[in-house]
Amino acid sequence: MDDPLLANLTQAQQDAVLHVDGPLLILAGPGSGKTRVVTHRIANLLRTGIHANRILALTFTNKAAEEMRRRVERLAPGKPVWVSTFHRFCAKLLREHGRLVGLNENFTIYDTSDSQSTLKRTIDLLDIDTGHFTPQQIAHHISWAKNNLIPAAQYQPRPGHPLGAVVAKIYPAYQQALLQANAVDFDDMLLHVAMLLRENPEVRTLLDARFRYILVDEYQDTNLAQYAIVRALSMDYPNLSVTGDPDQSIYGWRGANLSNILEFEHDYPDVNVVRLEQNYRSTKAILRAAATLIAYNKKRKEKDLFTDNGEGDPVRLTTYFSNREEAQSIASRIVSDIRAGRRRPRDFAIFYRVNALSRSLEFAFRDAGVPYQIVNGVEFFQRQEIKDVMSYLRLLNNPSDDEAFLRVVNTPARGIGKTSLKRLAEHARSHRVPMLALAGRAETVEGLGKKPVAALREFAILIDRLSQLTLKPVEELLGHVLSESGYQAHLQASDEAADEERLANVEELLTVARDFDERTPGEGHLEEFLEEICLVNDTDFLDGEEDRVTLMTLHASKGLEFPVVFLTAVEHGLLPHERSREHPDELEEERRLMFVGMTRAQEELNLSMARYREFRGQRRLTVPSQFLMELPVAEFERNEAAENVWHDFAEYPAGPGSSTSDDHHFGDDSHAEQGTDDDGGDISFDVDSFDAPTAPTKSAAAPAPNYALQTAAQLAGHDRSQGAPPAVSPDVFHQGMVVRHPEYGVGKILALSGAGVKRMATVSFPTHGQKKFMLAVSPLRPVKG
DNA sequence: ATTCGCAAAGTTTTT
DNA sequence: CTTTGCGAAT
Repeated sequence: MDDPLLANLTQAQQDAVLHVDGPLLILAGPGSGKTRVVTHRIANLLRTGIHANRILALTFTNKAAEEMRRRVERLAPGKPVWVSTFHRFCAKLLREHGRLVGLNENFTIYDTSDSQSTLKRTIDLLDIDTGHFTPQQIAHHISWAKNNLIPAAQYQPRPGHPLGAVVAKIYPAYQQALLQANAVDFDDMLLHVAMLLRENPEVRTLLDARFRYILVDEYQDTNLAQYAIVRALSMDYPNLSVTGDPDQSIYGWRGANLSNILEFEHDYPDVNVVRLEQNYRSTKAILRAAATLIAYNKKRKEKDLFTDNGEGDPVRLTTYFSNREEAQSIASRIVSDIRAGRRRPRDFAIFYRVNALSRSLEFAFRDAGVPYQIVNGVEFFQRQEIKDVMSYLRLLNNPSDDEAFLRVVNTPARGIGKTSLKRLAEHARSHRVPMLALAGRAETVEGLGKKPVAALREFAILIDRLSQLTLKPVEELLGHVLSESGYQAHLQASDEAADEERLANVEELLTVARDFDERTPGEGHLEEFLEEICLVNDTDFLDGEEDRVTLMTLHASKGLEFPVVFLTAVEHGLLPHERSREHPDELEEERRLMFVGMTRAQEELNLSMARYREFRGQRRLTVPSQFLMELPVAEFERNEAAENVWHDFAEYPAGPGSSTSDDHHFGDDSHAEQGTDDDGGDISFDVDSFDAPTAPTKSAAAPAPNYALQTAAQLAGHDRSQGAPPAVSPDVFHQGMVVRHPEYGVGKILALSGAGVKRMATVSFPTHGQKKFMLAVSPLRPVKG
């Protein structure tokens, strides 16, 4: 076989690649070359003469989309296949067809915190009695309803369900608030598109014909709304191919519906099913252990995982005395492997069930000088100052965005208080008018004081003035926002240390804007900028090339692989998590989670638990995870760093379908130990001969520098060595800087735009007003102080 | 209108 | 042990 698309592929893989028309289900075990098969299949479709714009590939994450796009581009250069996340795809459709569901094309996408505060505001404004339910619980239930295609108008509470009764009151009001603000939450994007396709057959037919070939990745994680969308687009042309692994479904709690994949064959009777069961990633020992565990699940499609890889080291299972010993021992193992030249830091990954467990590992790694990075959630774009500034931009793009209005109307303080805003909000709601519009004629609102009215009107004028600039490059617009809103001055005037950091973050955002501007030449891309920002995740910026040990939750590990994996805290109450105790379905999901974690390992897999674990400030005696009893521990290498705890195991029932007795679980106070401060679990090893401690990089610390600077071409675009060298490099100028001009005197930089020799500055002079300069040739010079 | 202090709660989180 | 949110106090 000399077909390059089929070279080195197994029969099963070739079957999938060569499949053209009709439904296709690819059941792909971990490490089975799934992405390769999918991209090769796309290349094959293109080769048979199918137009690139007839093909749509949907993924869940930006990362996956980017990876797929990259690989398709390599196989079939110059064919712009639409590879997108579900949400981006839906956003695009809604910009085009949103009118059908009551949205203007400039709608705003609310992130979780925006939705949350809209929800709270709605509850507050309508004075709805929520009983003892928290807004989170209500939000979660609304989200559940949306994911299950139940729009507000059709929501019926189940009789006898108090939460349902509360939601029945709030959901419609919340939805109205969103629509009023011309905004959607994440779930809406899917729900709106699903409803739109259901209720507008002509649109559905059109789109079905447009997207003849649809490929869905991670199909086991689709929810009902996503399922409905994909189905609606594959009726006249049922060339739908889905890829997934029921055993790797770990997002059930977010509405993912396992039956979508389990019943795919039922939905499409003529489906071609391909099983990719050969694993190219792990050793036999690792795969065998993982397969043994997952076999305990009942709701699954049985797969026969195998590999031609070697047997490899036995899986290691270590019981430590304490979590501290666990962390230190892992750190020292890593140190010695690196020092011996066997491994590099990036070869290692440490997984845990909950973020809070990263703590002792961090300490141990810092002490041992192990360079590490944590994949977690303190996100750059969620920071207060970034959200504030972004809210200004949002308001400019969508004047109905009440959430953005409320966020910035008194930021910095303009003397507009809570009471005034509540009056304004009530009036705006009852008259169904955006708050910003009402602010412009605040005098018509009863009960507002003189000062607030004046301040509100002035704010409206400010926004109006800034809206004249929305076609400008985002960086420049942002500059004007920062200086003219007084936001930057407010941060600069502050003497709080935190505000200095905020200022730096705002600078970072300017850099992000600049990168965006360079990637998207032309006018009027504000909306795209906003959409891009709210649909990215900070881990999208995590640099896989960094030579660091990676720490992350089991959930975050999906889709990745590492030579050496440490799976920590395999303890009852954590894995499986305590909260899954009641529901058998959730227990199966926990088992899948462990399965996912184990199958990330290529060469070495280390499972560990601690006899005592400090968690939430308390030291507790732990109970081994029941999953350990479902694993072939007899063939493991078992280490007991502390006293023997394995005799306890005899008391536990084992075997499929059984569960541990209820009287031992994490969080059971009867096991709380008090007064022991020293766990004595010290492990000593030579720290000095290793490199100096390296500061950890948090994904949130500085996403911007990597942002969009990943290709050589883009890096080349940054080359500023060409062109006439200015007396002062254009790069020394920054937004808000005070500069001197020989003729106009001293002024302040309002905004910057462009790059290299074309970099422009807008400067405001007290005596001569605003002027624009080309920095490379201008006589502007920074003024010190 | 901010700031401080205390109470309460605390999985996972592709977008 | 944290973080977060709310209410009271300046």
